[in-house]
Amino acid sequence: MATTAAPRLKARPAIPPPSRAAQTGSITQQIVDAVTAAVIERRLMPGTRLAEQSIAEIFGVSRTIVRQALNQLSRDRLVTLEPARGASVATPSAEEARQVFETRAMLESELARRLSQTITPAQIAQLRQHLEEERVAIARTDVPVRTRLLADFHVVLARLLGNEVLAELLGDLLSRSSLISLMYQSSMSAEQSQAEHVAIVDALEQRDAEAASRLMGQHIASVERNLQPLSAPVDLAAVLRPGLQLAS
Amino acid sequence: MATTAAPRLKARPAIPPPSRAAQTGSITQQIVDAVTAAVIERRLMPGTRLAEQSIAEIFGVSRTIVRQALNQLSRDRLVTLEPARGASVATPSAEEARQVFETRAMLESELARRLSQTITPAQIAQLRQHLEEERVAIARTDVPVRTRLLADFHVVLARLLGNEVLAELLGDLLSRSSLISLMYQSSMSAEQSQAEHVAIVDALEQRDAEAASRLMGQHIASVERNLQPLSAPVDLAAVLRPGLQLAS
DNA sequence: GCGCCAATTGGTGTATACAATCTTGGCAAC
DNA sequence: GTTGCCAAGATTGTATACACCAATTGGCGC
Repeated sequence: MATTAAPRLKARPAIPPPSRAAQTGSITQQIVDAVTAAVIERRLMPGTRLAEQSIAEIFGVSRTIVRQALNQLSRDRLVTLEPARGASVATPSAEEARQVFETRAMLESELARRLSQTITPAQIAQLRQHLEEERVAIARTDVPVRTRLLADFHVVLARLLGNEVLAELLGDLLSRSSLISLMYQSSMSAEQSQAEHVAIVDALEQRDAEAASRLMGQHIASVERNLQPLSAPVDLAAVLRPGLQLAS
Repeated sequence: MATTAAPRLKARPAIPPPSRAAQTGSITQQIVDAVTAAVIERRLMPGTRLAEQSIAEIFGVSRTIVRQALNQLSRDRLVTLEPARGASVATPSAEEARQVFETRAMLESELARRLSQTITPAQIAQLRQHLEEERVAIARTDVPVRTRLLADFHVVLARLLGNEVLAELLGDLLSRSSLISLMYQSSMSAEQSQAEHVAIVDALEQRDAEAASRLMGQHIASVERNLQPLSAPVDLAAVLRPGLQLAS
């Protein structure tokens, strides 16, 4: 019965594996990219069990390969690997969410500050191009692409600083952020996120280091603030009340 | 024939997992920790080939386990994994070194700033304790322990902020820093590093956010500045000697 | 009827075997 | 004497088989 929900894992990374160990177009890496993309684009829900055999059959490889991929994903904190229990899409705790966003705020506010001092007109143009792509995806309500572009914005900034190490680090944090946003039902509108991105680029263009840094910090705080607490009792009550009338 | 000419891989765990998720006392994790410790403590030189069979025999496990460990180490950028060529201790480029230190400076200067606002007397005492251990190790010229303690100082700071995500991130960066320092023959004296650590703790104790942040930035810059440029001819020589194997 | 215990079953953890690829040594030709 | 090529050895990449652990379900006792 697994086949009904699982067939389409073929998604392409869209952004060529930034600089990750993409040295090999190996099958293992393909699986990692596929699962990563599926999580980031919200096609795999937190808690979903990832049985090795199922994935192995989907990709037509042995469990050995799948295991390698799951190990890598575990290192990225996108899946949890319980001993003798198997793999499942990670369910980050509220505390972990806080720490991820705090770390991002620390890193990215400083990133914005430094970038505003080195940015070139050509780089500004590149950012404008990215913002335009975001706008189009939002207008189309293309959720997977929209989600990916909104996350990639931050990685692009890191790469503009000429720091690939930072870009990779941020890529990991953003994957986790996407998972967190998915799990905690972010109420943040894509329009607001995009508007804040525009404001950040504006500040960068004016080489206003403090404004760029401040806006970035506010942007990340804004995303975090829009996460729903996800309280279990509410879910329970909703299930237990038989006469509950839900908007039809 | 293998047993007599036992490879020079010391492979003693020696030190329990410093900060890494040692969630499982699994053999795989033991190997990862052993190699990590060996690299950080300068017992494994960059470029050293790590044959799977040799390591497997040392630990008395099959190549499967060793391969898993090498994959994890590859993710940490401590070893490079060339397809069909095998694993070897990573040889970070000068550019990568620059990026690692830049990222650390960005992250840790902000870390110092924030920590100075939340630090407690008990935490200060813990830091003083750590500084004392550093001093003892330096006095004893215990290079492995000294190196590890000087690196752990930074991870301890991250953990004092109550941010495990940040601590892990920093742990990765510090492993790479150690490898870089080793490869580029850091001329920085341990005494100077330790003195700068003391200065940072002093600033934290006085809750002087700006001083702490500035001192941290200077400390990291100081470490980076003391790296030997490792001029081109040296690179060439290293490239031309494929079988480079050093063991202390 | 309810709760506890045990055997079964599915899935992961590890090891071994085989195939593909790279390295190395020697040999022949220029 | 050097250079290019070829074959043998070695090492990695993948697949398959087996062992162990955990969850589940059926049966038994209370």
